[in-house]
Amino acid sequence: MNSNRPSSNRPVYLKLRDQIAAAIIDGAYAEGEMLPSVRALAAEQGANPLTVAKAYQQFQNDGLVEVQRGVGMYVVKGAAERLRARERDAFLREEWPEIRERMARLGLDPADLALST
Amino acid sequence: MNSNRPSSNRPVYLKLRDQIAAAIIDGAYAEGEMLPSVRALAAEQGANPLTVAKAYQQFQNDGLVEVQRGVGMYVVKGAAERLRARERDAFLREEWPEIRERMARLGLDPADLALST
DNA sequence: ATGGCTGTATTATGGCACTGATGCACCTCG
DNA sequence: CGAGGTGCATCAGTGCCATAATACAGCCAT
Repeated sequence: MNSNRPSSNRPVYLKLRDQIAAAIIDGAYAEGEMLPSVRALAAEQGANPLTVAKAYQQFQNDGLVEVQRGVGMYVVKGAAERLRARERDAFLREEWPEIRERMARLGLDPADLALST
Repeated sequence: MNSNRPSSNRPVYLKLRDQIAAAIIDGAYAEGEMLPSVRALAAEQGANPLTVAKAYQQFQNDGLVEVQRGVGMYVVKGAAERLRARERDAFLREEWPEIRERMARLGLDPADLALST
C-alpha cells in the first residue's frame, strides 16, 4: 500500500516545476542565462510543450524569470537566492512539522539519519 | 506558489487513511477493538461514507483489519507493530531520500531541526 | 524580407481520480 | 420476525491533468 507522497505519481507540470527550481537553485540554470525553450525541454522530457509552459508559468508570476517575447526566458539576477529562501521558508512552515511528527510516530530520529548518505 | 505536498490539498481518503494509521500505531484504536463504523466516522469527519470506506479498504487488503460482515471492522492483533514497521520501511526507502536531498538543496540540516519542537 | 527560432492563445478531447447518492446483503438484539 | 446497526456494490457526476492541432505575435541572423 502506501500511496503517500511518491514524486512518481505527481502531475507532470509539478515535477517539471520542481526540477527547474532545483536547477535554478543549484546554478545549473545560471542567472542571466536563457532557460531551455518550451519546445526544447518538452522534447527532451518527452512532454507536451504546453505542459512545460505551465511549469514555467509559475516562475514568471514570481518574477524569478523574465520573458523576452520572440527570444526566450531568462533567469533574473538574484533568482537563485530568492527562490531558495522562499522554498526553505515554505518547507519549514508547511512540510517539516508534518514530517517531524510522522517520523516521531515511526520511531525515527532525524539526527540519526542526518549522516547516512 | 509552492504546491508541493501540503496535506491540505491531498485527497480526503488519503488524509483519513493517514489519520487512521496514526490512531492504530498510537493505540487510539487498540488491537481487538472495533473501528468506528464507516457512517460514524464519516459523520464525525464531515466526509462521505464511501470515502471513509475507501480509506479503510487498504487496511483490509493488508490484513491489518478484519471485517465481520454486518458487524464491523476490528483491529487485528499485532497490527500496530506491523503497521509501524511497514510504514517506517516505506518512509526510509521512498520518502526520506527525496526529503534529504531537498533539505540539502535548501541549506537545511536535519540534525539542526531535530530538537526544535 | 524570409526562414527559423522564441512564447502564447485557442479549442477540443481523452483519461483518470475523487466524491457522491442509492440500494442491497448481512448480522445482532429484543 | 422486525428494527437498526454493519460493510459493500453499482452507477453517475465533476473536475483536474495531459495531450493534440493550429494559429498568432515577436525577435533575429542571413
